[in-house]
Amino acid sequence: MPKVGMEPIRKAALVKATIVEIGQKGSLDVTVAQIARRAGMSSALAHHYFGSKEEIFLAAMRHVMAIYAAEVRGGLALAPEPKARLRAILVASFSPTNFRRDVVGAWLNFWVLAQTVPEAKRLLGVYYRRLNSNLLFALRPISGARAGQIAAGLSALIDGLYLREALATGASNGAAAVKMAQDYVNVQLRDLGR
Amino acid sequence: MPKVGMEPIRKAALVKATIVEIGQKGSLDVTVAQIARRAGMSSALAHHYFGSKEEIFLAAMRHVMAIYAAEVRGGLALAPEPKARLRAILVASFSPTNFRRDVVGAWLNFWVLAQTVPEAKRLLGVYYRRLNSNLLFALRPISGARAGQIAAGLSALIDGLYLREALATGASNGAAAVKMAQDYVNVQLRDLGR
DNA sequence: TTTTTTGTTGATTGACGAGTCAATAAACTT
DNA sequence: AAGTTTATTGACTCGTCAATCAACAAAAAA
Repeated sequence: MPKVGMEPIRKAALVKATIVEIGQKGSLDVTVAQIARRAGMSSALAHHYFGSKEEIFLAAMRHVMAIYAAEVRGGLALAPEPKARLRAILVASFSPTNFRRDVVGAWLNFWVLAQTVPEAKRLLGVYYRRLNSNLLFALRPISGARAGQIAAGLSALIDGLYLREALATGASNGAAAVKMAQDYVNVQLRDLGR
Repeated sequence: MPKVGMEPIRKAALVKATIVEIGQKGSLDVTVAQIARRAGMSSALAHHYFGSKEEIFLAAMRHVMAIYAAEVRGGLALAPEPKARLRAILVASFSPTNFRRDVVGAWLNFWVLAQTVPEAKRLLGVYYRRLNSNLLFALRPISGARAGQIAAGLSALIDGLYLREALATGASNGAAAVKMAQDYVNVQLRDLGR
């Protein structure tokens, strides 16, 4: 019973299913059939809409990054002060939406994907540049020449915390991660006055 | 022309080849045949000695971790002072042996492996506990109650720097990584005197 | 109403790859 | 010398999976 206008719906369902499947399984070794099944359709249809498995992965990756970017923008829009801006970035980074176990698992696997698939690498590059630019914009007014160094450290720390989350066994804890990152910032800023 | 006593030689060759292959290819999607070929033998022989692909991966992982652990021990043995001990850990972590592109690539893939394979997860747990205990031992005398927090941050930062290295395009730069991590420690320690 | 476009799937193809096996041979043991 | 253990591989099995295809159905356009 085909209704028209299914394409975006199907694509969205596949993207969502891909993230869940990769995150849950903890590996890129998910079959198109599994993804399609979770999204409630046949694997043939998945191929029909995306053409290839790789395209499905890339679409999922774009989606994860888009959500994150949107959340950061949202937080930033309400935060005029440098320190509040920093805080907004951290909060978004470890928000319940982005810092969910399966999403983090997906991130880990996308990192791996970026090692082989040029488009994945490109995408990740865009993300890093944006993050860096956001951090610098917030840091420069309050840390001057040290901003670059602090931003680099902070963004590596954020990645590290993500990695830890992907590997952790217990319950997900975004608040602790924010605290850790915020602590890094606080200490660095305090240190500026020698 | 079989000589006797080949087993350890073959196994070592396979382990080495596995790391190179995974690191270079940037993916766990390496075939036993590829690994065996790089190690100069047939895939049948690889199976003969290791039984399964997973065992080969685990052996490679153990090897990477053993090298790292040895290097840390070596550095620590010559460093009695807390600060020197910290430095030794950092230097070993980013030494040319461990911080090589293909090794780091292998690490990234082992992290993924740890998500699915229990033994890989266990191994990684051992590594993290040891690192943490080393950091704490060095930090406690100089940072007291804050030691736990600082150690956690530092080890996440180290992971983050590894991740960055795996994803980076340019030449590998261990010195910069050490500097970054050392900076984190310095700032944290200086902050203790409010 | 015929035609075209869009949605949908079961069945099939074709490739690839882990693991097994039978066979061969050198080296040790008795 | 006969027997056993260790080393080694080419060929094969068996499963899996991405991708394609043929066919069918409903909506939209003509």
